[in-house]
Formats: sequence, C-alpha cells, structure tokens
Amino acid sequence: MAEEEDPEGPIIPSLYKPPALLPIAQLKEQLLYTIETYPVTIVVGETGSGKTTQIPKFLLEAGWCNTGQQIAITQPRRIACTSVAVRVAEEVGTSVGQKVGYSIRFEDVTSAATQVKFVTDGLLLREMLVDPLLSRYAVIMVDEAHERSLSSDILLSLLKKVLRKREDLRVVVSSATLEAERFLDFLSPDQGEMIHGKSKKDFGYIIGIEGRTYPVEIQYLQEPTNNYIEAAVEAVVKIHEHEPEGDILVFLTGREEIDDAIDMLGDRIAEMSSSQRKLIPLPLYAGLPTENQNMIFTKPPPGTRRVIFSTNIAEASLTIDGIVFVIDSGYVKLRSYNASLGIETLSIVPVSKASATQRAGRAGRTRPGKCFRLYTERAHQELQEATFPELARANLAPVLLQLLNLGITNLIRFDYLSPPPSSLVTRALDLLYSLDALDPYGRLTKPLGTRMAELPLEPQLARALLKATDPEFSCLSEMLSIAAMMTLQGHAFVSHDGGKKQLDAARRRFAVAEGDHLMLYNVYGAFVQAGLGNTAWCREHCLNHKNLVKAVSVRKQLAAHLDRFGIRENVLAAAGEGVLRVGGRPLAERVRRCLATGFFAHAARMKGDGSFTTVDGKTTLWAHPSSVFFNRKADWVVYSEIMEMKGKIYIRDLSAVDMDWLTEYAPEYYKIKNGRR
DNA sequence: GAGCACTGC
Repeated sequence: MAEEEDPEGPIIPSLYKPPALLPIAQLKEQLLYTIETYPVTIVVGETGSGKTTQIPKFLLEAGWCNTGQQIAITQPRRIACTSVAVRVAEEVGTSVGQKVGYSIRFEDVTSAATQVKFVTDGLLLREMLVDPLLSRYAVIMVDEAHERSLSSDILLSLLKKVLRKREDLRVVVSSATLEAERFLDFLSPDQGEMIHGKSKKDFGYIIGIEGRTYPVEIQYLQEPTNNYIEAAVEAVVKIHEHEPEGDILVFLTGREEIDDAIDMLGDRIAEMSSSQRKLIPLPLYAGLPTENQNMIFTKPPPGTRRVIFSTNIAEASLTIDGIVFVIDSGYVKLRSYNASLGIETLSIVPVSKASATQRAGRAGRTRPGKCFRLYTERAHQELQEATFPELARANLAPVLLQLLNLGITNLIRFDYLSPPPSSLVTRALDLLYSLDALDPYGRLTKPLGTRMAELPLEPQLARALLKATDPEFSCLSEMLSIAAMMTLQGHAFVSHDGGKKQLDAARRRFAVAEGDHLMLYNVYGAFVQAGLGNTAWCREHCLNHKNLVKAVSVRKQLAAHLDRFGIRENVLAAAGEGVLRVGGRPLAERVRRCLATGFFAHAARMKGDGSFTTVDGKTTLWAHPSSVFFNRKADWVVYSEIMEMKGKIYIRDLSAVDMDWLTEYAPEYYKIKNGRR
C-alpha cells in the first residue's frame, strides 16, 4: 500500500480532533492501510455509517482471511449478531453460515467455510478459555465499545494483553467520539515502552466516518418540570396538533410510567374531535409478551400517528421505523451494586449526554426530525458525558471468577479500562472465598472453583448445582430445572392481557409451601409435560412461552457442562422415577438443603408483620409480591436475589430452610459472622 | 404490604 495514503501523519492523542468525516466508501483504502499498518484502529463511526457491515467486507476482500484465519466482530447483543450477519452474507452473495456466519449462545451458525464471524462479546470471552490468544482470528473488531458493557470492557483488557503477544493481530474498536482517545491510549504502549518495535505513536490510529442520518432539531423546556409523565403527554398532544405526520417515540423509565402515560393520553384522546382521534398509543418494554412487542413492527392504518411509550430498550436495542419525533424524559432506570450492603439498587437517574444524543438520533433515521427534551438546556449541560461503565457498578463475582479461570491472578491490579472501586473487588473475592471457589491464597480451587467459573450461572447458584450430586442431596435433575428457571429472572410468568388477578391465580396453581424454587420446578415440569410447543397451555397459565423454551435450552446446556465434568444426570431421576428418599429425607427437603449450600449468605427470617430481617437483624427486607411468601408464613428462608426499589428492599426467589442447615453447610461463614457480633 | 431498566454466557 502506498505511503502517501497515511492520512494525517503522526497523531498526538491528547490533541486529537476528528478529521473531516467522510463516507465509508471513500475511506476504504485509508481504513485498509491503517489496519495494515497499525495494530490498533479506532473507528469513530456515527450512526448509520455502515462501519459494522462494510469494514468486515473490506477486510475480506483485502485478503485478511487468506491464511485460513477468521475475522471476528463482537456485538453486545444477540440480535445485532444475527441481523448484521444476514445482511453482510447477502451483500457478499452467500448464505449465512457459509463465508459469513454468526455465533451466539445456543446458536452457532458457522462452518469450515466461515471467514467473517459475528459473535457476542460475552461468547468471545468464553472462547478465550479454550484459545487464550484467539489465534484463529486475524482481526478482531470490538463494535459498540463506547457502550462500555461489562464484557466488552473486559475483552479490551484481555485484547491489550494478547496484542503484546501476537504481532500479527489487528484490533479494530468502534467507538463514539468521546471515548476514542481513551481506547487508543489504553491499548497503546506506555510512554517510552516499545511493543513489537512500535512506540505509542505508531501503535494505533483514529479514523472518523460520516453517518447517513438526517438532522434532528432539538428543543428544550424553558422551565423545568416536576412531572415528566404529564409533560410528555402534553408534548404528544402538541405535536399531534401542530406538527406534520410522523410517529412519536417517548422515552420513560419503566412499565408503571408507561402505563400511566398511556392512560393519561387515552383521556386526552377521548376529548378530541373524531377527525383528530387518529392517535394510537403503544407500550414498549422488554417484559412485554412478544406478540405485543411485535405490534411495534406492524404498519399502522394510513393517516394515523403512533405514539410509542418506551423504556430504554428503544435507545439502542431496538430500532423502530417511521419515528420522526422523539420526546425524552431525560431519565433512565439504572441498576447499581452497593458493595458494603451487598444489595443491588434499581433507581431512576438522569441520562448521560451520550444517551440523550442517541435518543434524539432515533428521530432522524428516515427524514429530518425533532426531539423535545423535557428538561432545560442548562440541565442538559450539567449531565454526565457518558453513562458510568457497567464494570464500575456491578457485582463483580461472576467476572472475577472468569478472569481467574483465564489465569489472571492479581485481580486488584488487573489492567481495567476503568478500575472498579476496590470495595467491589474485595466484596466479590469475599463471596467467592466463602463459596469455596477460592482458597485462602486467592487461587481458584479445583475442581469446584474452575467448574463454577465455567458454568454460565451466578456463583451461588453454580455452587448449589454442583453440590446436587452429593449423596445427601441427590437432586441433580431437580436442581438443573430450578437453575434453568432461575436464569429467567422472574420472567417465567407474564400477564397477557394486563390481568393481575389471572396472573396471581396462575401463580397460586403452581405454588408450594416450601417456596419459590420448588414452584419454579413445578412450572418447568408441567411445561415439559404439556409439550414444548404448547403456546395455548402457556397462555392459559399466564406463562411466557418464549422464556420457558429458553429454560429448556439452558437446562440442556448446563447438563452438557456437567457432562464434561463427568457428572451425569440419573436418567431415572430425570423421568421422575428416581429414589425419592435418601436417609429418610424427602426430595423437597434435599433440594432446599442443596440451595442452602449456595445461598447461605442470603438468609433472612420472617417477623410477625410478614416482613423479614437479615441475619444480623439490622435490615428489613420484603418478599417480592411474586413470592409464595408474600402472603404465607415462614421462619428462616434463603433467597437468590436482593434489590432495592423505591427505598424498599425486596427479596426474590425464596425457599424455606432451617437455621441449622446454614451453620451446617457454611460453618466458617457463620462463625466469622458470630465472632464479629 | 404491592411489583424488574437493559444486556449476556
């Protein structure tokens, strides 16, 4: 390639300003030159720039796979992998799974012929267990890295290490403008350091690509509002009265707000003249049954305007055609982890500027649009630049377990893109130690720790599952079903027509006095018996068919992992004909004991008023209304999830236990706890 | 007493 293609000469990252943006086709030669020349290329691609589809094609044509290696493009979401793979395969003129394929959990659509592979970032991380240097790839493109998902952050840390070992590897990172320098600086050698004969300034390069979206006019409130739901409905009515045709997308934070807004808008529509009434409100959130979600993708009758009230799902995960107006509340619900209490919190917080920009952009995909922000311009200036990375606010136990399994021993000084607070790291290590996944020296135990790391489950649940084959528990088949159902995170049930009563009645049909885990087990068993394709049965019992099918896949995958460990499910037990009593203990008790071996740290005791307290008696907890213990007596329970919402702490997935079991299965944990008191 | 934003393996 010609020397004069070098676009700007050496760059100084701190002074970097995106050069004039060019459409991707015009940048083909420059992109290929940069990737050839530098180990790291950062692509600043605006929305609709075609980076995800075109860059892999360019690399393929330029012969990057001629040596038999592949090109991997990571995505944070499964849906992106499949849809982009289909499109690129079409453009290349093959069917998916041939030259172009994708690989996501439960679906590997690749073959010996596959050269370009779209993969979720989490799955590529798992692949590193088998192939730590990712030697089968010539180029790895980390797409949407600016979203700062847990997996892509970790992946970048690991790629930094791999780049130091593999001179031939090329890494492409796609990013928003804001983070470009940070990524380049992170992946590059330190000042004065040389890697493969390259110094900081000739290790990487940033390229900007022009987008193909339409301009979006932004409007702010003159005065702040104290009720953004009302303000949103007001804005919808104004747009409907004064603006030309085009659908409206409203960003709110959750289901409750969406339902309220739709009710309020319904009242306003009722007041309108019949010629004005052509306004269709629609809800959109992840928990919505699939058939209702699909209404978003069906064309409305001509002459009508749709108003979609959505959570953050419409910000990046889902694209809706025909949106011309966006109304942005300026808020989002965000999960964070309080390490000192070990409690997750779901709270409503202001969005970042990056989020606000992304939301506004949703109005300009088909023609010029408008975005109405329900806050003042001044408030916007005060927003954080970008959303806090997930790594810095998550429960780190699962990811640390995975890093240990990859041979990374010093987790405190690991080269994180954004180092998490040390309290998060120590809290996670404490938990892993209490679960016997770590020895006193912080090393992964064998085989328990390594097996826990390999299972795609929370560490506590992984431990309980691995304990299920102990003779005193003998409940592997049951624990497999329970673990699979627990990965649905409370989404086994769904109310199809908004009927709360029906939903509660359905839950009661499967409920048992022992608790929620055995209820989930009952649901799983009944579903399998009814038939995997029996959607009518699911509807009748307010069950989410898609999710139950997923549970069946998860169960299969877990069983396959265990099989690899040499742990096999007893076929008789799987058919429900196994030994029901071991040492005089009924099966249900053995399951609850087994759960206690994983969730002993999550114990609580019910008080007279139906609320719970933690073991130290300091914190009041409430059974989530979906629990069988919401209106049923209990003494001690273990739970699998604890979350603070609106100032109240809820526990989910509860099972009744004896206090003695806790001290029996986790003597050290409870000895230490007592010693401290 | 009254309810989970969104992803992923």
